Amino acid sequence: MNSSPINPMKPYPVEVSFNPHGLKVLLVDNNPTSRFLISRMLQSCHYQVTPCTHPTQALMLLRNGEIKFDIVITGVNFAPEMNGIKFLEIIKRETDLPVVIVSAEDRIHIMIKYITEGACAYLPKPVRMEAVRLLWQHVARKEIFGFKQIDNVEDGEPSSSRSGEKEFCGSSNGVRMEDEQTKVRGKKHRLVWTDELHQKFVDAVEQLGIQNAVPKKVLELMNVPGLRRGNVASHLQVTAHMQESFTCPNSSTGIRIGTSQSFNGRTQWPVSKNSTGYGS
DNA sequence: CAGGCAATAT
DNA sequence: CATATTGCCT
Repeated sequence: MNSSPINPMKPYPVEVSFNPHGLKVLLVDNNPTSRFLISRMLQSCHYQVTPCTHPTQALMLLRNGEIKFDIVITGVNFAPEMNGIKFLEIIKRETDLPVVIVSAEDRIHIMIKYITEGACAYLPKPVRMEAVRLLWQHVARKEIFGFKQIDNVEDGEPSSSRSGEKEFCGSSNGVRMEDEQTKVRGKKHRLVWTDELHQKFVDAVEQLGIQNAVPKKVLELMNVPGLRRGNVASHLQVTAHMQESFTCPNSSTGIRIGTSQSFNGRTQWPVSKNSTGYGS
């Protein structure tokens, strides 16, 4: 009597102690009026709102982690340097937060593009109170299913419940953002250590000196958005293992990580240089 | 909490 | 099969 499963067919272990009250919302909108309005609506729904005007601010807030946001609500009209899709990409890459797009643009194909990129909802302006009130659902969904709603079907391999996510095609060095015709092909959820990325890694390790090359430091030095400590730790492990395979144990300080020709020859790392200007 | 390492997963 | 991710232990 107490438990009311979301879906009788699929008993998820969530005893819904979920409480929409006070959910932390990051609101990004550079239109003062719109921002104010939406902010008011959110507040009157008892959400805890943090309004900001530009993606750069938003990213700072998200990355610094001081506030544990539950959901991001964002507009799409930002300065020439940034656009909604691009911003969405970054958020999806760096966080697992549900992202709701708010825009006056209501043409289906545009909306589809956002949804395809991982937005969990698209609210055409003017935003109705009704919609705002129900926003908690997206957070709840994430809580219940553990991760994203995006499900990748690649090569007929259905992604299981908890993985489809991040990564997006990005040219390694020349950041070409196709504004209108972004291709949504080539999603992989595994980080790929391209030569370029590996090089950054090597540089960082060299700078630190192999003895001080711990994941955290290396990560900081590499300064690659979206790269996580675990990634570096893992890579550190792999490269270390490589070294001991064919390096004379005599050289204590000579790191030999970039091997002649033996690393991976792939090229598929989604991080596009500095999409926004995360300078530091 | 962070780092190493081993077990999984893709 | 290679290697990236997760988990466990220190």
